[in-house]
Amino acid sequence: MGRSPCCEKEHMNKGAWTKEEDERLVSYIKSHGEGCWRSLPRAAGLLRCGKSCRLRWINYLRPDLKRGNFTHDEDELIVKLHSLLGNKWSLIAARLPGRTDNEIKNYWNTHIKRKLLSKGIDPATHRAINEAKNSDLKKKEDQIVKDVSFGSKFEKTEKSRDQKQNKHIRNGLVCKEERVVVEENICPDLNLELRISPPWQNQSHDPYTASRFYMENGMECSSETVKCQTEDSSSISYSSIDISSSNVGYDFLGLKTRILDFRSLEMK
DNA sequence: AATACCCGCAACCGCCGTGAC
DNA sequence: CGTCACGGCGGTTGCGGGTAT
Repeated sequence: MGRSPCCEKEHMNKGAWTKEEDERLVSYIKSHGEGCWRSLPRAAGLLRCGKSCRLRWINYLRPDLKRGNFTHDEDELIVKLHSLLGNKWSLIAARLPGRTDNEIKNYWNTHIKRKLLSKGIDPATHRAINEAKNSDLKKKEDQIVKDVSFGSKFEKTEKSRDQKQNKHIRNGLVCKEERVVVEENICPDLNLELRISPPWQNQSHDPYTASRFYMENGMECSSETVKCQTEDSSSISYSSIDISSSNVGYDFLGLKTRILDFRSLEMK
């Protein structure tokens, strides 16, 4: 049995939004807030699917959108983030205030891809096209780079182990502690730390989970997940844990930090 | 001026993860 | 534990404007 459709499509408007529809949607969200997208269209008097309303709001009507051309800095940041995250547009977008995942995805496909290709760089691997073609190692590296991204082998491994891990609940959050060392054993020169934590405003003393990926030349060599206690909010999180002895001032993506804190990737 | 073609972007589609029941 | 509703995400489509012929 298939899933029922999210809305009665035959009675819905499709295609470009009219000015009146935009106004209805904006005015409804201003007075009632975001959320309950399924019921929103009816409540707002719109003949649109809830998903369509959500997309229209997020990608076009939200007041904090920047719009306009991408700057050179944004260009570079997108390329760097894409080389690490792959097609995780929402994560990339979270690093660019005022930009949406859809906008970045379109920009990537229409501008950046072409620009990289014209420079002889494979946009999928971020390596020179010639280099990328002729080595078995490349396949292996591609796999590993994908793994560092967030649809990762590591993530899946972790998930499948979840049931065996000791867990405890605190403030409705599942907390766990584990340490994983992935088999690729190459010396690190990049630490990419992923932290999964409670909402920013509530986290001053709550534990959170941190995952760290070590990389060299695109090769992941180990990763770890540890349960951490957040420090005082005044010291933010960049220096909270120091597992690696080789943790030497890495200028990650020009962000002047050796650790990437994904809490700061939340959409503002 | 008319037509064909190209390109960018908004919107849609379908899948997935998660939480409620 | 299975089912369902829902939100979110990434891939794809197709319209409309711009450019070339």
